[in-house]
Amino acid sequence: MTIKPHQPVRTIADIAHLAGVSKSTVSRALSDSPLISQDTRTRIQAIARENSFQIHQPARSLSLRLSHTLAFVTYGGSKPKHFLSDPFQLEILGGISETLAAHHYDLLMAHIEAGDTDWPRRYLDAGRVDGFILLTCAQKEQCIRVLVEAQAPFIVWGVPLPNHAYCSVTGDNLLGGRLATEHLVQMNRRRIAFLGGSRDDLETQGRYQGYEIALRAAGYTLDAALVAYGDYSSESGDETMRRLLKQAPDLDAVFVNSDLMAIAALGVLRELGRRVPEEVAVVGYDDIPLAAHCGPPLTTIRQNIQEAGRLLAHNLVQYLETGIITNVTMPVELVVRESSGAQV
Amino acid sequence: MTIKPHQPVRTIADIAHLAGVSKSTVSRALSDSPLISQDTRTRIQAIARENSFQIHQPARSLSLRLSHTLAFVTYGGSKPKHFLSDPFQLEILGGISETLAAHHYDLLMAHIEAGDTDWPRRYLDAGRVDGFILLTCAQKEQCIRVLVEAQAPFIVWGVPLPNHAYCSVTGDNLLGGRLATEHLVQMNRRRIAFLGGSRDDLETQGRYQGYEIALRAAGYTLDAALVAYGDYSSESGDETMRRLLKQAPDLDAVFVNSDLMAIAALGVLRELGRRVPEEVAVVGYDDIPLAAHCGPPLTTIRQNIQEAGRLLAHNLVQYLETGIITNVTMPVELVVRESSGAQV
DNA sequence: CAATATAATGCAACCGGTTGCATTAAATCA
DNA sequence: TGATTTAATGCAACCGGTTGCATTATATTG
Repeated sequence: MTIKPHQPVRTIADIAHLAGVSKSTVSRALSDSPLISQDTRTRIQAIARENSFQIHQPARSLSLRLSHTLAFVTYGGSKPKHFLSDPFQLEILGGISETLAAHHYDLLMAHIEAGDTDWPRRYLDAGRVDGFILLTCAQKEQCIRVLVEAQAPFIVWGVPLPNHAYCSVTGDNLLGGRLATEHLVQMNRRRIAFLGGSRDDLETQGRYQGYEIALRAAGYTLDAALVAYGDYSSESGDETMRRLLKQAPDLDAVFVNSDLMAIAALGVLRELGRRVPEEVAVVGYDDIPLAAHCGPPLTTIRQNIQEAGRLLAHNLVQYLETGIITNVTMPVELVVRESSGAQV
Repeated sequence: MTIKPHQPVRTIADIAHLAGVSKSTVSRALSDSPLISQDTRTRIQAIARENSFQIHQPARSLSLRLSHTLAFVTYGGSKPKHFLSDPFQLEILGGISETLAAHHYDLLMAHIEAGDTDWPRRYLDAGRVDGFILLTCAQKEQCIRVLVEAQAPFIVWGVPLPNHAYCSVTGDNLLGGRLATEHLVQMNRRRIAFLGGSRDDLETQGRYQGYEIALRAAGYTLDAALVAYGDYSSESGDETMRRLLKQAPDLDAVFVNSDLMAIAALGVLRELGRRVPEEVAVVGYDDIPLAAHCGPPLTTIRQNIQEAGRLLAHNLVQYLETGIITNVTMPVELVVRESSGAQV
């Protein structure tokens, strides 16, 4: 039994030496090239494994002019609260990073500042990343335009802008808005408010359409006083809920566009003495882990966030390697808990 | 006025050609080498700027054998909820990524699987990162041991293990525990419970010590029934709060080791009809944005998370460049809101 | 003024991979 | 059996930077 000393097998040249072949043969063997005989291929791979050889990425990237790295874009607006707004982002980040690992891609955090418009080329030309993943953020639309202009490969979470061809993954916002609202209608609520995300966000707009459709179908009349917009953050949930209660003191239900805002809304309702769900029913959006554990537990629209992350990663890699543009809409489902007044 | 066509100035060789000098001169000029005359230096830098030249990172990394990239370690335990547990991580990530950008370092997400023990060398030998940033995660202690054994440069958020020399940044847990508990004593609570994070986590242990010191100072007797541990997640906050209420039905206050658990605890208390703060006072930890907007708003211990992120980034970079080991303890402060029964 | 120190720049090798083309050995064919 | 195809491997250039050392031009000194 031989004790293995710390062997300095760092480069393919070292392996070539051990195996008695040339660098090129090692390189090809390690990338499973059919040019190399089955025999030597497995032999070389064995040597690499035994010496826990790690291929040097910068060298590889230089040679291939591919970084095998994607950027996760975080937009540093003036308000720090917008940096990475909610747990939603963390979960999706999880799905992305797992899937990328499986594809042997790395994930880089790209923190960009407001006003910066040549960041895509900066990252691309520096050979640091091959593409970008963009989530909901302040200035999303502008970010997308910048990416398109720079001809950067990218994928976004959210509804794609019209007249642009790029990959996207989005939840079915219209369905989400409809399910939430229909549920509240079934709970016999008459004055159902809509507490949206950003007014100019296509996500929010889709959810509003679903809300409208459900109300129309139920024969309700629409009331602008029942509609207000925030920005998905808990702060804005607080403010906007107060605003809604002033505009429409008689509301008896509210469909909130994020769980974070919804939990803040629960806080406001509690403070003002409106009982949930008896006096006001609340439905959130996202189903973050906390939603099941707040008081009262939140009825919400669940998006399969992990899966969304996986798709974002997979489809961008696919686009990079094949040029195929995918636009997928993911199903959503209603998760009924106590905040909407249903028996559970 | 000349219209600038899309000039393919991608390499220092291109710049060298434009400036009529050699590659080496350009390389030196761009890195502000004193070997180059002030004159040519500024001239070359101007050319680079005008053509928005981006240095090619992989090439640079290959040459320097430095990636100028740090890894943010996320530990993918079996339970997905442990992936990235709370908003806390997002905020700290923000601080880190901003600071690294200022130092011209990149941040890579390193997702490692449970049981994997040679990940540090995998990343290091592949030339992908120069060091690691480790936050609180399941198996933190084991992660640290693995890093130490691999002789990897790293920094951790949290109390350093004894007998190991490495960089760390931590909140003053003892002070945090003391401040929270003293506050509850001042609110005339008699049966103050401790809802901890992981029992074997040094953070939690520090906070417990602070709790104990404050109780002793107030002349209270310690009661094991008033102590229980979770794992910082909202799920565990829910479960552990229920457990505490069974063990000690007469508790009239609880100091919870994370806001996420605290908000879940509020939910449980509400469900069981215990009024907060009248019957049970609650103090959380972290001061996440949501803490100010839940029902009732949470009294909590604030850690300057952004600043913590900044220090983590800065001190690791400093260590890499100078070898200086820093261990810093950051101050914490009590933020009084309604959940603890104080007048605000 | 010749000799020497000093400042500015260029040459070429190197970092660790990949790959087109040449080369060699074995296999197939006439 | 010699000519030709085919399979397996090696050579050397290249990817885009950095840097030790040599070289040239200028300044300083005896």
